Amino acid sequence: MAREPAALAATDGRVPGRRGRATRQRLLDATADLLEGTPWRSIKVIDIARRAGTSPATFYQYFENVEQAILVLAEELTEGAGELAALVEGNWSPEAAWDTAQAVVQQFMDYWEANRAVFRVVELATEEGDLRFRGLRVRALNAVTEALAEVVSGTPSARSVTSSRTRIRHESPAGTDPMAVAATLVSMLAHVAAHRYGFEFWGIRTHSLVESQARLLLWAVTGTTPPS
Amino acid sequence: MAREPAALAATDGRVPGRRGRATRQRLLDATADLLEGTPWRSIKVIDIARRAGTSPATFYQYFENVEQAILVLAEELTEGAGELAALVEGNWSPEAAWDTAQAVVQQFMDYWEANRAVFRVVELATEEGDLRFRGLRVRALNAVTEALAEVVSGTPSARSVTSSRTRIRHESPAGTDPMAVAATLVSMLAHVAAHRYGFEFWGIRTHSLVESQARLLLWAVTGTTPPS
Amino acid sequence: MAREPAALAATDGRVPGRRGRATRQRLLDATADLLEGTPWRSIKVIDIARRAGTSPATFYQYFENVEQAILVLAEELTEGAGELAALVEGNWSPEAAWDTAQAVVQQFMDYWEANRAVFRVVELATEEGDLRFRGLRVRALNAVTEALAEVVSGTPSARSVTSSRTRIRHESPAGTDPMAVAATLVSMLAHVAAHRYGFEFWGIRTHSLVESQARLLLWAVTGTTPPS
Amino acid sequence: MAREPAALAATDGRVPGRRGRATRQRLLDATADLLEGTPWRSIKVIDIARRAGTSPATFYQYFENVEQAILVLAEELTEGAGELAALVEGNWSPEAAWDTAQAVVQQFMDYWEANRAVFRVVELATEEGDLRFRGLRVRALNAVTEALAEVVSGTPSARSVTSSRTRIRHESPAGTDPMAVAATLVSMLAHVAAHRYGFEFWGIRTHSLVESQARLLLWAVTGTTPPS
DNA sequence: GATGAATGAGGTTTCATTCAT
DNA sequence: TATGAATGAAACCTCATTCAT
Repeated sequence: MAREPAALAATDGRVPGRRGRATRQRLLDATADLLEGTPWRSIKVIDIARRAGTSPATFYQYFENVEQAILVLAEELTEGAGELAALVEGNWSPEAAWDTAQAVVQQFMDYWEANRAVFRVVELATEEGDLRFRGLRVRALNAVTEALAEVVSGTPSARSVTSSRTRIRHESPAGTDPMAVAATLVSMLAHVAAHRYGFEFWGIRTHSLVESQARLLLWAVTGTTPPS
Repeated sequence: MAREPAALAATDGRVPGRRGRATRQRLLDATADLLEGTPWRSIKVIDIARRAGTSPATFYQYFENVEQAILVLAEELTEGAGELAALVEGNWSPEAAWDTAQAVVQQFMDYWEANRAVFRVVELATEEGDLRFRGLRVRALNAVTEALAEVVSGTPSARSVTSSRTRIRHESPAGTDPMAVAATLVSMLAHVAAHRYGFEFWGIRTHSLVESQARLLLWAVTGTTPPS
Repeated sequence: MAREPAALAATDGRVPGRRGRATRQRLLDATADLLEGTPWRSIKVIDIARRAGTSPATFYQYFENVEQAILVLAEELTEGAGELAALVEGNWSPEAAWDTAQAVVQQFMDYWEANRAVFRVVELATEEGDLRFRGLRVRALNAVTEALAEVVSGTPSARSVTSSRTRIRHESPAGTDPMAVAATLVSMLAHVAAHRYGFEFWGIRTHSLVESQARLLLWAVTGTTPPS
Repeated sequence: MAREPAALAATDGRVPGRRGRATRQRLLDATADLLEGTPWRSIKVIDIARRAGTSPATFYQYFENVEQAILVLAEELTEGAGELAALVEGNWSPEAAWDTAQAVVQQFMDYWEANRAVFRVVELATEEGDLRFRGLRVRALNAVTEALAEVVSGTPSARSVTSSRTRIRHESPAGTDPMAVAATLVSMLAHVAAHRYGFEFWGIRTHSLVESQARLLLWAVTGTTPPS
């Protein structure tokens, strides 16, 4: 793990020192800030530089263009994903399943919320066919999807630390192909999270959204409804 | 009904004649074409004009800017939505429910597919906070969502032609708030439809996606699984 | 005087009929209106046409460009000038002189006021070296200037109907060259009239401006001050 | 006094260094040059840039638009005005008055001549209602007008260095309101100066114009005619 | 390391102007 | 006569990007 991440190298190949890294970070922060309120394609190098208190020329010492800077930000998405996957692989025993389902939904929404701006870009760029972003998206959601597929199919994940050896293979009530079921569920989670504010605007409370998603999730995994 | 739709008026306020309308349409078609393969923000007036076989100056006789042209395209989304809502309000009797569920999912995907490019813009602009697009999005998905909410709650829609008088009010296994359940389901449908190719790229077949979604939908509405 | 003024002919050489003349006039009126509030160079054919309730194409049937239309308006300046010149050539006898001087100043300001917008263009274009406008300006102010020069020098004008044969040639206290004196006085009148509102803004009342000018004029012509 | 004049700041807010200031000055010079022979509204950024040996993009680093560049040029008008005011406040004793009057007229014309192009714009823009230019105009002519008003009324100016304590308050033969008299005189001076070439074209020699104006000025201030 | 300065490049807009109807 | 429509042409203005300091 001693290798310098490639992304940290400056444009001219040199590895920046302390001061340089600080500047780089300020540029990244500025980019993230702008991302909150500006359509990605409208973010200008000048804006980033100004907000970071530097000049455009400096920006180009660390990034080739705005897209690349955003890509760096997006890399961080992957980090939060592992935690989420672990939760998915948790306890689906009859007594705990309902709590687990709810926790998964809630945490997914939190995860998304914390990275809303970046996710927005990733979603968009992916749909527009950008392969680098698609790759990122896969990596960010892959862990969760696969964990879910395993849980749905009853097959313990090779990577799963907490999985029980005795789990029995079964078919989900939600479909034959576990990956399809998992992908469908993740789609649901992602879309609801993304449009959450739209729904509130529409009069639907977050609490109800969590409930609905958790019930569907619970049913897809265990075929049960929550204990009343 | 004789009034000209405002959207048809040219930039200078005059209502175009036959020739003008034809040009306008060519510009819209060109815009739609470009939308397929180009990130919205990257579409230039020049490109549209060139593809439509006219000059930028002509474009500006009919639209104020690219966004407005796209907005006009997006208006058409609303049209297809009614048909879909009708299907949702269809036959959910035990014998027919599974077929209905599958048909709804399939048609939703087709609907999305037919308007993929426009939907992409609408989704994005909505998330970026553009109110005009958000309004459109609501209008396009509203009919389906509400129909679904009614079906889920067992309440016959006032507008529903096929609804039975004897339908009994019940609670969906997927949640207490019918609108939340419906919104969750529509989210699932929309997101899966939007990312369909991504999933295929991932090795999941469309058939499986339809099945998973239809099962979740069926269960949310009737609390049953398909007959084997 | 039966010849059609060239300016009345349409662009294509035809002499317009009743309906055409009406349109032409509407265009001229619209131009005059716009001139009030818009810098000349900023007046667009489209604006004129819209305000006249026609299309640009129609404008070009009557005028080659905006400048030419304004030129037509400016022609009318000459009309008011004769009246003013007559007043200048009026009664400068000791008893009447002060009244005459005041009347001249007052009427000059009124004349300017009635044609402020057009004068503004004429002044500007003249200074910018436009020969057609300079010609117009000369014609508009020529009558007054020459009348003044005659009065100042005591020489009766050949054209003057009211001048006395017995007027004695003398030198103005304001200078040896009568035309220079007259030009200086007209300059004063023109500039004060043009900047009248600026002066009011500055706290100087129109009444005082009239008085000062009339006194200078009186003195230049008669070498006297008003009776107290 | 160490603060940078705001006008010197570049468009992006930074204060330019040596090189930048040189470029800025070249742009101003080019603007001034063009102003000589081109109607203000017709001056294009492209032209200025070309003449200054730079690109339009560079122009926009220093000025927001052509108008603003001209405004900067016009600021310099104010500088020459002080000298003129000092002259006006000079020696109006019986022996010196005629020389003073002639000197004032002559210097006013020189002052105008040296800034003819800029004055043309200022006059026009003022008449068109542009407040920034009106403000400039006031500042440029204010010193002279006020000095003149003081001299005319016999009141020594507080600022006047050469003024005699014993000067007696009197009323000008040219009117009761000293400011009105002064404004009238300055109007005369300004207008004659502005139209000087027009007058020459008309056969009036500059020498005669100076004489007429000086006589009117002398009379308005002292009530006398020049010694023969 | 940082950044003043400069600028090529390109899309946006606006009009004047022209026809064919 | 009048005018829908179309468009060439030109200026505007904004950026990304690059150097030399």
